[in-house]
Amino acid sequence: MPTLGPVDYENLSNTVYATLCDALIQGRFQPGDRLKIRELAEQLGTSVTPIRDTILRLANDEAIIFRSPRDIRIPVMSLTRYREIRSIRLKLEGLAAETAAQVATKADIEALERIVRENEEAIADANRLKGTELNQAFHFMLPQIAQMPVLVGILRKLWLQMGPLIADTYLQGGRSMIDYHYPVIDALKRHHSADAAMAVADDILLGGKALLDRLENNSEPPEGAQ
Amino acid sequence: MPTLGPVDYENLSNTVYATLCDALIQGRFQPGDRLKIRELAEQLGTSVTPIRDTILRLANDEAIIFRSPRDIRIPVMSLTRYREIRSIRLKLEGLAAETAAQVATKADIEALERIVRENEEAIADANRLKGTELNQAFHFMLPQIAQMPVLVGILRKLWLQMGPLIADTYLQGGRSMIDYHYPVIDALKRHHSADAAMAVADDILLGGKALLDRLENNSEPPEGAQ
DNA sequence: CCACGATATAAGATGCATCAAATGCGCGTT
DNA sequence: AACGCGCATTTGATGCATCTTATATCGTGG
Repeated sequence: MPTLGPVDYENLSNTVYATLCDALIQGRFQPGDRLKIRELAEQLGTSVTPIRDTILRLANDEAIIFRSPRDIRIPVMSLTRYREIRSIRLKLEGLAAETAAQVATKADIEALERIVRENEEAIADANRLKGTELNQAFHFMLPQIAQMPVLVGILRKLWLQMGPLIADTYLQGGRSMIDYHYPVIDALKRHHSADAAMAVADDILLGGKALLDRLENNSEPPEGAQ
Repeated sequence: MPTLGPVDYENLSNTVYATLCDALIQGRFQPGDRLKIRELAEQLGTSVTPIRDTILRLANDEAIIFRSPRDIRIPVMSLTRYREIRSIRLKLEGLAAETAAQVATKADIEALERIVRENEEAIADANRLKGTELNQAFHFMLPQIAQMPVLVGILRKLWLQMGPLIADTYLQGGRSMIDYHYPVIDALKRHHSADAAMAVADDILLGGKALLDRLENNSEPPEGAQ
């Protein structure tokens, strides 16, 4: 990813950060889980320092919280917080889609189509992990096509916060996660900004309905913990 | 302030982070300046650890960059990057204004008016520091009124990136920085979401024109500025 | 039997020593 | 005199020891 470019040096801290981000997005942590620096250090085979660096960065991203000075946890997403994030995503991913529609090249479209195709396969195989990754890849492709690196950074922060929730709910979403991606691609092909923004809005609102349902029914997650 | 609540513990790292954020926003650092951990540690009277924590967090916010593994600098804002940030702010602060217009109480309006009044005084006194702080306070009051803490976090990240630029340009903006705040307050009084969003857009576009001018004219700032 | 408190343990904060690498300066050579 | 190579210094990375404090548990008293 040349867009991330200068941020990523190959030091341990950044590696650990990337690892924990992946773990978060893959749903390896459940909301409410407690994190212990020394424990993670042992698991990842490093000293506590890179872990501490990462924890601090993730806390800055609000992907984890310090419930008390010694109690580091994966936050539980509240309904109001999810709705706020959804409002923000509607604006931001809408902007990305609008801009992308204006500048998308043949190659960009093909990249999107490839992602969706692979996503279909992942769903057919009931591969939750690959499905969530490809869904995310699709959403991040738009600001990348739009050449908006700042936007990518902001969305990364939002997705980190939603990570545990999404990974936990994805399977229940079924095909609704991907059906709304096709109109997005179609709008981009036609270079129609308004349609692109609307299609993304549909995806966020309708495709994300399973997330909202889950939060509204506000229940205890089944222990599929991994 | 229950809105900031859980983030802020009174440990050294967070104090240093707050201090450096302030310094950034107050324009105490110039774009291109190099930061040295040990140097900052000596200036702030701490060990290197809390400084390192802070540097890492600020790098995560993209408020500072690692040009090379040992070369930590305040980034120079490019014209395209500023335009991207402006697009994002239009959407996000627009959203904040829309929402705030729907829920603003008498007390909220009064708080906004107080900020603007103080800002007038600061301008009259040619107090750049107080002026930039109050301008920022006004902009952050909207998402706070709207009760959107996630949005506050995102905007904080954006303002951190703009900090050195704004502080550097504020005086040239003159009254244009504040003139557009009055229509915002007016729209909030009338609980008119669309007008509020439009007023904020005017403020960002017109009030921020000085920033854009500066970037357009200074396409090639000699970094050996001495 | 319950409640309060003290103590022990655990876990993050802080400081610091060491390591590795990048940069800059100086010397030597052409 | 200019360019290039090498060494010294600077500086962030990493690991670790210690310190502080929060929490939990156990014991004692009411």
